Amino acid sequence: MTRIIVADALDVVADGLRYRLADRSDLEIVAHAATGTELLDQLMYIEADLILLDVSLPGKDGIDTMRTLHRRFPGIRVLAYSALVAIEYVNSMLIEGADGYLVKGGDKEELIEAIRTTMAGGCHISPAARESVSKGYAYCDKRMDGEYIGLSQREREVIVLIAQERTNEEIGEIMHISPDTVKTHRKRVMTKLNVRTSAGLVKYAHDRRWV
Amino acid sequence: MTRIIVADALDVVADGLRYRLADRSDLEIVAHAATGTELLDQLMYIEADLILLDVSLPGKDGIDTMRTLHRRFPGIRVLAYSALVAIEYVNSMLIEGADGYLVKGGDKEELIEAIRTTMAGGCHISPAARESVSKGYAYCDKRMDGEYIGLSQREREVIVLIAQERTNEEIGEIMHISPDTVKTHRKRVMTKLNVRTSAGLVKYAHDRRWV
DNA sequence: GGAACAATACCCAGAAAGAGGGATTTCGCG
DNA sequence: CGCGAAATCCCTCTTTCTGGGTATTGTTCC
Repeated sequence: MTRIIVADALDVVADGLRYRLADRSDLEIVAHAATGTELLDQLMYIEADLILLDVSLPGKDGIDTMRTLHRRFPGIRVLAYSALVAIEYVNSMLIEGADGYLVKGGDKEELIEAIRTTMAGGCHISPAARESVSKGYAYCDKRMDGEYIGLSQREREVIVLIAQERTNEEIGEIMHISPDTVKTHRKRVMTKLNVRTSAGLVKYAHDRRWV
Repeated sequence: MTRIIVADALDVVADGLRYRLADRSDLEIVAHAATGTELLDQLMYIEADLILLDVSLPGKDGIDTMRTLHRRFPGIRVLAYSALVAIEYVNSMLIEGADGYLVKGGDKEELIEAIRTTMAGGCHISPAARESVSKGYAYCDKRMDGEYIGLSQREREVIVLIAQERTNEEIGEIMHISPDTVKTHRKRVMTKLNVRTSAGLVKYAHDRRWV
């Protein structure tokens, strides 16, 4: 169960998302914050796995909120959600620690997929926003902060899926790759992290609140 | 690395423990609290894995502190540490959520063993205090609180050790049983918790902050 | 005394993971 | 263009785990 908080000035957007996720028993919108301050307040007592954060928020804007959010709750995943694709917005959000950038206007499928990718440790950037992302900017590694130890995006995705009690076979299906590739990723990660068992990986993922 | 906070009115006791654990690179005393209030304050900003809590504390006594502690930080492990073995003290501490009762006066080995047992999800009760424990009192299950789902102490120990990246073989050595027995425990736990992979066990342990 | 449970240990078969290796494609960078 | 990193896939071999059993020894409980 993924608990989501929607931070958007408009109630109707939150309701729209609720509607879109109505048939997803694994995704639940647990709260709606109309401002950045309200969001930060809610996070003090509401448990959430993912924030859908609009860039345009009254008062303390999305970027500002993102910065505070990332400092105060470094483990929580944030998917920027905005109608704006201007380069300064996209980059700023990613620099401040957003795990992806979803452009408003996409369909339900993109929404679900973006959430899935984000929750799996990946980084979803909508095509429209992707062009704005600075070339060579390692946006997907932002969330690793100072302790970035050289895991690739795919490798992180594999870790998270392993931590979700999945076998190489299942992970292969989810990621649309062969189980052998999953094993390769797994091996590399274990070498990099210097662990000998899956438990070590799971521990790593949990310590970083990836799951 | 196990981070320990010592709560004892006397500085000298904390220093004594520091001395005893000086050669243990895996055990570190990160703080000393002279009162229960001080301990609770420290827990707000100091990360700790284990509390060595004296029953006799000035002001808010050990039992009272234990009660608050258990409510406010349900995941943290607490090993009661006292010179007193009176039945009311021992029982009260265990009832309030202590994970064990170590009598002052034991040697270094008992200290280390008690810490190890506690960190492994077990329940160390010093022989002198054991007689005081109400017969049939399921002290070791206290920390499971409401969500006790029928795991035995040994089974919990196994989970914790699995979560520490250990193989059945290693766990067998640590617990002084054959790896086959470890497997049996493991199997039973997996059935009870309805998980199919080690990752599931690690997740379970982490969710409950056993590791 | 018998039922129930915890803890111990073993057997077996199959699935999965761990540890080596090699190989290809793609893509950005200098 | 060549380099390196990332991502993909494959092979072999060993170890470990997983899921069925069975069985013995205690202890607790009724």
